[in-house]
Amino acid sequence: MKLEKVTEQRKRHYDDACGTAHAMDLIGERWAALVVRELLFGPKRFGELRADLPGLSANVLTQRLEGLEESGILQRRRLPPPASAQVYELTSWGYELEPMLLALGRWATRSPLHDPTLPISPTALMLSFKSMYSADRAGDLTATFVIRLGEYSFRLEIAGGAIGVEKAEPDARADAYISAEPAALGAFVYGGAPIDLLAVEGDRALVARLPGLVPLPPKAGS
Amino acid sequence: MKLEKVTEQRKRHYDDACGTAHAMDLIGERWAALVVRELLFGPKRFGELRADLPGLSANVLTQRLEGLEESGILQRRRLPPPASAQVYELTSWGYELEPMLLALGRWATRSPLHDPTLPISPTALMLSFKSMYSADRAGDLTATFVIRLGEYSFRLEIAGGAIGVEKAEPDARADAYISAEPAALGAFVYGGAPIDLLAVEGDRALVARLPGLVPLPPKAGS
DNA sequence: CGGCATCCGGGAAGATACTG
DNA sequence: CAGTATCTTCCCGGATGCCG
Repeated sequence: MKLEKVTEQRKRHYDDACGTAHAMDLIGERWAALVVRELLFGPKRFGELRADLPGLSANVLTQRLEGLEESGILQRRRLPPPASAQVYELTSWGYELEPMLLALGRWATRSPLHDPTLPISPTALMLSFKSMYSADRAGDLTATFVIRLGEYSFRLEIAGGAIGVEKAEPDARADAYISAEPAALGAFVYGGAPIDLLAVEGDRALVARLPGLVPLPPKAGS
Repeated sequence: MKLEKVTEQRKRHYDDACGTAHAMDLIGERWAALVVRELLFGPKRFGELRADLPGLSANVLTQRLEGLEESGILQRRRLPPPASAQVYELTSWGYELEPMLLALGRWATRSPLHDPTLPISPTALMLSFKSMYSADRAGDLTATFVIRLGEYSFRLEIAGGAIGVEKAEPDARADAYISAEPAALGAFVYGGAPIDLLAVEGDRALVARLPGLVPLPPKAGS
């Protein structure tokens, strides 16, 4: 413990009352927004975050978690004794970032420089379904998928024109089940790859409709 | 000119197909989002950007403008010969960032750490009106303001429940005129400062209603 | 293993001065 | 006015090691 630097000039910040500037103070540091993204489906442990964000080193992750906690965007929480582990969880205010991060993601996807062949995390892929979902394309479809991506499983539900995605048990009830690597599922949904490369159970025709439900937005013209 | 480093590994980037990650590649660098913010009401010259973003040094501004141009978010444009000056202007895709930057600003304003007493640029203040505007509060009010903030003048129009803000001539027609420093107008609208500190012409009662039209959102509770 | 501290190299940011 | 050149400072990213 060191008490030096009582002055502690709160890092580098924009000296600006503008809300947008403050937003960049809060989540504009490198990796900060992606840490928030990874927590949007629920709490995670340090090691999970590290595994889901390759390229982010442990010391920087520590710094970001400290900063985001001080900002009130997330909390560290200790799980009940049986599995006494520490997890990081967004606060309700932190969860409110979801629509903005999704909108930014949808906007950035239209960049000519965007490369969809790069690796993608399970969380990011499931969030992309929420941001690309087209209610028009879905019509009055009602369907439930369970999607298993590595260690994580999600339940994707389409009903009443709306889409919902949440963490789920791998064996939760659903009309169709997909097991795949994130990259493979991304290639199928967004890249036109054949369905044969996925492990599908249940209603295969429903899975075949999935790419049509989440069309990529058109690229930005000059 | 130096041609070394043909490899040119496109700066630092997140190696991630996620749209949100790409968005942070595009506008997550320091000052980038604020440069975009300053251009949301129209093109500006290098010196104007520099004046409106105190703390941003010339060399960094040059780098950001280069990066944002390569990304297709803005263009440099040369004005017709009479006033042969170069300006920077958002592309239509760049302008689409407005609702996201406003939403982030509104969200960040609810941070316990947000300090509204810091300096604010004319553009940022006028944008804040768009993001804080409450149609409920406005009811069926119809009103037009001309707001003069230093070198810039804006026209703020409320009609049919909607708000519109745009650059305007200082003597454009309006129901009421306000001339002030950005900080003074901010203190009146958001800080409860008395109207006497503003230079007002025209319908003074209309100006008195302004703070009620743009209520600050409640702070985030834990 | 999870979390955090420390050291180091490279590179971006910030301040200042300079040039067309 | 519109940038460029240079120098310093600090952040980022990787490696290592300590401690619970």
